[in-house]
Amino acid sequence: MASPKSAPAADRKARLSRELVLATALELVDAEGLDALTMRRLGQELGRDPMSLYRYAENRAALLDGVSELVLNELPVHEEDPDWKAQLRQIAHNLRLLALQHPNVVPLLVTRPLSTPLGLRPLGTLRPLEQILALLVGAGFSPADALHVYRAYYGFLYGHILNELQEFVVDPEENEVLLRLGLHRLPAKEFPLLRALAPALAEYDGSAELDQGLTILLSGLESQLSLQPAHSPA
Amino acid sequence: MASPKSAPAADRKARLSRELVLATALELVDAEGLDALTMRRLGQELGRDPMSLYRYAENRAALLDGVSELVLNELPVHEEDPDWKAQLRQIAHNLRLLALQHPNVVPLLVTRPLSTPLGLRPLGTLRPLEQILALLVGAGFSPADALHVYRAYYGFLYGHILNELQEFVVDPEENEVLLRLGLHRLPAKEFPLLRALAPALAEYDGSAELDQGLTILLSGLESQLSLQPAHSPA
DNA sequence: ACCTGAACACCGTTCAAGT
DNA sequence: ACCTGAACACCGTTCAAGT
Repeated sequence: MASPKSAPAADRKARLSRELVLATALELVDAEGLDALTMRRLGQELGRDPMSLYRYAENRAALLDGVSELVLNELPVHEEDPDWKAQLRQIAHNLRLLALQHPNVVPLLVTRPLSTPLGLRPLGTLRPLEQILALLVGAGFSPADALHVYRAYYGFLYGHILNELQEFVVDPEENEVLLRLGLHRLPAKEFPLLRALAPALAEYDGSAELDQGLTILLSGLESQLSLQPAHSPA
Repeated sequence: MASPKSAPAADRKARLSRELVLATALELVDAEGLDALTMRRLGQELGRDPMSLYRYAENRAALLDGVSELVLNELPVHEEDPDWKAQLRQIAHNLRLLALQHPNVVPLLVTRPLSTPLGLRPLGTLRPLEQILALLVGAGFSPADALHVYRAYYGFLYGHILNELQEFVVDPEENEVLLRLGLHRLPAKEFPLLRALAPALAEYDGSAELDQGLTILLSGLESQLSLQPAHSPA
């Protein structure tokens, strides 16, 4: 109907490339969830023999890795920023938005690294880590301290995203609070507190909560680490 | 070989029950990973027709929910403990150990809640939440504050587990540091810091890190919340 | 040398046929 | 009413056969 170039899926005979394959895979996951991403279905979406996809991804698993790589690459890290706290804050908010934009990819982001040793992971998923380490080292942290900061930061950030997405409901039409959360189904005897918290749950402001947590975490890390002898800054 | 009662899997003709089905499913996941948990394979493990499993779980998805429920039920919460910080600390360490004992289940714990609205989740997975809220309210927090504390705590805890399991390598035989982490494969130009941190990564002490983080988090939460008017304690 | 697609060994789930 | 298992509509991946 529309111009044949508007969507990769419709552009049946574009020359295949890893980029096109992964972009189409991401579209599919965003639109229909992880289960819809099969070799056969993706082949169909691209108007190609499913077998041809094995030129661009060794595996279905590699395809999944490729998708999370693609999403993580949308996350810019300015490692030269002299204000590491401001930069970490910005990255956190950007990652949060990315997660909200691609909720179906979050399980991948969180889960894929668990099945592959650090050094064998796709480079695209390791780059943000290296860049954040560089940011911190550039700001005067020792590499070991930078690792420590990274871990606290990353743990908090992923924890927050899991928290927020758990309470996020896809269909915003159904806005009757109790119905949305389905809390009315819980036995009142066993879950009095949870049921009573329905309004509080509905009012959850993820961005504010993230920001508040970051403030505490970053100042905590700063005070903890500034006691130690500083590296000479670049 | 051994007594036919020793392992469910060997005890071919035990009467089926939800408990037996889920326990066998967990064994299978622990031993061979999530992908090995199929209706057909589980039926085989139990010596039954795969279709008979649909009496105990509506779905494969329900089976997965059942497995995470089973693991979470191994987590005792003493909601009457007057020292909420000590109790949260203990729960955290217990959950960490549970995660290390069942690493293949962690993706389920982290991921399943993302696909089901709060109120439709299996009660077993909601009970720890309700119990922790009760613990906090019992200690004098308002319900809304309790929710806030729970979220910070839960986020931190799951973030930590994801962190630790990412660096955890299953096969401890292969103990040459660089090989274990596979870091030598990374291009030195692009990943100088990450490569240099191999020894630090190998020395990671999850329990100590968890404990340190908890100390900061809990005292932060306490000081933040004790400024507000306290509820009358039970 | 490259690409295609038939074939294999699996899946989850439905539902008709048996008891 | 309950249980069984054949059948359906899918999977990922291998590899022989074509070009």
